[in-house]
Amino acid sequence: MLVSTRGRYGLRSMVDIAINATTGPVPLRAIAERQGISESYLEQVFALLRKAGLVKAVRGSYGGYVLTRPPDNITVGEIIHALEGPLVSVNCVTEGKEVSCDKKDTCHTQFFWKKLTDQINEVLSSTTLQDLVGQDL
Amino acid sequence: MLVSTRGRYGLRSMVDIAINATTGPVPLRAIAERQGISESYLEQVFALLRKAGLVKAVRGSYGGYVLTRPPDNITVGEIIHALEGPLVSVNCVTEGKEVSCDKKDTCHTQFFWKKLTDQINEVLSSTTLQDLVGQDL
DNA sequence: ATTAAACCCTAGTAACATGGTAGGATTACC
DNA sequence: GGTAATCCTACCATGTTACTAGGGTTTAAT
Repeated sequence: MLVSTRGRYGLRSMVDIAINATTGPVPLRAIAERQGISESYLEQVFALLRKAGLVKAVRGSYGGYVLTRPPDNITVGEIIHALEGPLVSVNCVTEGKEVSCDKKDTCHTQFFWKKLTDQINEVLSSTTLQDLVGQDL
Repeated sequence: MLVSTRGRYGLRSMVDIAINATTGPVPLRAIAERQGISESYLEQVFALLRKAGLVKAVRGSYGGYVLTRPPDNITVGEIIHALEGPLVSVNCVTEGKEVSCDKKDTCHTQFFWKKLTDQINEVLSSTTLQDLVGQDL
């Protein structure tokens, strides 16, 4: 169970934009170089971020990507969720949707998975992009 | 990012044994029936649990599996770890081993992944099999 | 000794996910 | 019109998942 490159690259890229967006939209080319990631693979990552409404694309020359909200208003959870889907879900406790395995009434593990999922979501939703940017290294 | 069937089946099976081991070793046949899981698939799950030293096999007729320690001395973390590998690791924060990506000094995301991993491990290591067994349904 | 219940081990397999690459189409600044 | 960028789709190699199948080994009961 490990976070895939999509999630890791995506989070790093969002931080990159937050830091480097002072002079206008940040092109993938620049992110790819700074972060050492293939540009065409980044395109696919950003397609997901765009669909999730976290970034906006500016096409054409001098274009690039910008955040749609200030960094302190974007949680890491939103980013990871957009790229990886719900984190550590177990079907029967996946948000909202009641997949309801037929063993529900006799399942001793259900409550544990819920607790774990809740804990993870707590961390994800309480950390913003700004928290990462403004951090001492 | 979801927990695979190996992890889910394994945890449920361990709970099953904890509950049903009163009359001696619990055969996979019985677990498979009660939990609605294919017996031969369970064999592979139990190979992992056995390698991790969490269960002991009793071969031959009237054999089966028994826990090697009392349920209040087996954490859910040990079980999941045996079946799924380290949970939500991101290479650069994987236990002990310093995979050390070359961006370490400039990486703003590292601290977040560590925090997340720590939180998850906290839940995993503080919940025992007994906690699941002794739970109201 | 035979049988049967159980664990043990390996191989195979269909479906899907991962981590990309390649190539072209579109948009917009100059 | 040229160029820099996003966009979109298809492809691909590799690995993982979730199994099934089939045989071998151990041991208790008869």
